[in-house]
Amino acid sequence: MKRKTFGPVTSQQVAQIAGVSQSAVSRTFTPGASISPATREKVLKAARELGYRPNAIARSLNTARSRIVGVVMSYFDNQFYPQVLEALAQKLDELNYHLLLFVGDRDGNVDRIFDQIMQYRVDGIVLASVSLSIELSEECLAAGIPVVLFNRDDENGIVSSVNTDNEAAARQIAEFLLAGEHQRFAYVAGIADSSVNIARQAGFVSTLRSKGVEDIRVVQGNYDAQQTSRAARELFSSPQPPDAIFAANDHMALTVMDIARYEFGLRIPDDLSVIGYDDTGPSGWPSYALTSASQPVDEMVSATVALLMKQIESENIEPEQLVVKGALIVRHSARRPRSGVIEKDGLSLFQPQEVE
Amino acid sequence: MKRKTFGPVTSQQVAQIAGVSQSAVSRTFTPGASISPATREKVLKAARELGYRPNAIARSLNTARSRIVGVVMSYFDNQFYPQVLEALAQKLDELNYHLLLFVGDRDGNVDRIFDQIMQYRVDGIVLASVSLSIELSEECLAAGIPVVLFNRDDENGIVSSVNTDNEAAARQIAEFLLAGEHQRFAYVAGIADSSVNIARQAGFVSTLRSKGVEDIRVVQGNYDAQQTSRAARELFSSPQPPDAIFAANDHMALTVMDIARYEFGLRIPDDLSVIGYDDTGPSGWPSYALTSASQPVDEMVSATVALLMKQIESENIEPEQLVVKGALIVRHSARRPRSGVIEKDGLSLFQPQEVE
DNA sequence: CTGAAAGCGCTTACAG
DNA sequence: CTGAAAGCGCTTACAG
Repeated sequence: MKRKTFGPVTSQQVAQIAGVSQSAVSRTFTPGASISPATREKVLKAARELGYRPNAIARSLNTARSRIVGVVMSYFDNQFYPQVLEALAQKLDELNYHLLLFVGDRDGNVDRIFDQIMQYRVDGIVLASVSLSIELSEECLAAGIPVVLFNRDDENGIVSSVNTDNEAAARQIAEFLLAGEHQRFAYVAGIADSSVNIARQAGFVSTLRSKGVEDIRVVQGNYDAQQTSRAARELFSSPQPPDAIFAANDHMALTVMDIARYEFGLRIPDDLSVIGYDDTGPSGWPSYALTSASQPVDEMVSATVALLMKQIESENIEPEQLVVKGALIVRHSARRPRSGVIEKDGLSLFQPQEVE
Repeated sequence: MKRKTFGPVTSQQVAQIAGVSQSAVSRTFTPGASISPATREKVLKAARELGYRPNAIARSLNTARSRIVGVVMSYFDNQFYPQVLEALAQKLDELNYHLLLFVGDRDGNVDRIFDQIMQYRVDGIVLASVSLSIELSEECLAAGIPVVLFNRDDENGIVSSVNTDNEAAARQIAEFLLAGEHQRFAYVAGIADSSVNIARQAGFVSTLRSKGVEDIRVVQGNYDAQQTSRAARELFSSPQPPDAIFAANDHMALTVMDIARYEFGLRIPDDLSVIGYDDTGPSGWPSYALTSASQPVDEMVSATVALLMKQIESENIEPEQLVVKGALIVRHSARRPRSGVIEKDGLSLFQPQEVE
């Protein structure tokens, strides 16, 4: 078998120059390994000379730990996800883990991607805006690979998840709009069978119903700008258009606002109130000033990474469903109720049941 | 040495069940390898039973090809970059390559990240909004790892790059604003020593100067929303505020627009024209309708991937500086000149020198 | 077409 | 603390 003599420097070459064994080189680059300062110095000197870097791939093969976390993500046009990705990459990096990125098909088919992820023997998997079939969940469990669903629930309870309390937040949004004395409600739904959509829709609609509201329309935005535009036009073209809209995420809420203002000449919040979910970047821009239920990216990501690490290190995968606390951030896209809005850390929040 | 008996299935185990050699298993999963249909079937059957997936890490060690491309990216709040990332991940995936993501420090220090990337023996590197020291460039060259700077130039000419023609586009923007009969100009600069900022500033300022314009202010936005806000306030608070602003990217341009409208009550484009660079998502939203020099993400990414693949496969790293053609997309954030704006594919473009 | 075997670049028990 | 050696899970010349 021919072997090329150039290419990246190996520990063997360093050993030769340093006049020590290859094991000594390895130990020098293994934190906590038993090596004398003198040997260590010799090795480091030779390594520096040759420009040696340990081969992480070879190390992985030995340790059965790749220090790679596979991440599947979609919806990059919804700023929530890039923000999550940035935070994830940074937090993993701090722990000396690395992030192998996969873009999910919008049709939610993860099988092909999954195969790729598994081939790289990742130590953990984060699925953002993707759900996992029972078969694949069980395969991960069997293989000992922790999986965290980010912003999606696992209805089977096999893998872990990190979410905000979608249903509670949606209930609060309904109460906020009711307190603002709105009359005609609409919900712009995300993909119908996504867990967060189900929870948000249920919380919103059930709360309105329980207060005797009958005028509730549901249209499908499906987390897509085009479809949301169409849905919004449909709403605003109807004889009695809604005066209060909750969109299942900010990205759709912003689209609804633009259609309302620029195609139908509606004033926000005078003619129409709009509320979103995520509290992502553009929602805070003055052009929108969107009132929105927050999903605290840093906390959610920290929880995700902590969970992953715990499971990787313990080699014991006990699925956990984590819920991170969000808040209803009140800005100017929705008429404010007379009471219940408080100021905190420079933000306005809706906290009606706050008792002193 | 103890070896655990559980964990991922190995080719050895498949071989045993299938009643063939381990080599036969390997060949079954190596496209183009010499294997009889009968053996192949036996192997596939056993593999299916056991849930076998080839170990990409082990394969990498043999082939000296990880099929991983390292990507360093920052500025996730500027939608241009998430869009680039999504396209990159998708295009690489189509070629059965994978994307290891690193978040660049805003201070542009890539050394620590670089060490990580190299340890994973990536087959190629894409640096978005990051530049590379001569030392590291040469190390990559020596190691035979192709590097593409994305949206940054390599002043040393050691590594490749993919850009639009920043200087030409900036000249065109100056001409557009001159043709619109603006009087007082300002440039909101990105990080002063970033190659794209240098080119955009040079093209803009030199063109204005050559036409006798003296009233040109330059303020630093440094690709940062906070700093851009401050810079914008400074401009609008001055006795003779500008009536035409070119911001080095869309993200800063949008911030400038918000400050102008909501803090200073300026009407756009009546009181003020704003132009950006990137033509990224939010620029097309009706609330902004930003006139902007486009950077065609798909073409730039395709060019990047093609370049990378060529260099990986040829094992010959000849640096190339690619320039992708953009256009000045005319919307409503800047007063239009009387002539020079043409319609094409549903977009308005500025093409003054177009001769029939 | 097939199998035995060497080797990829490391880690890590083992014996000293 | 150190080195020789086995082994991680594959690929691939080699000989048949």
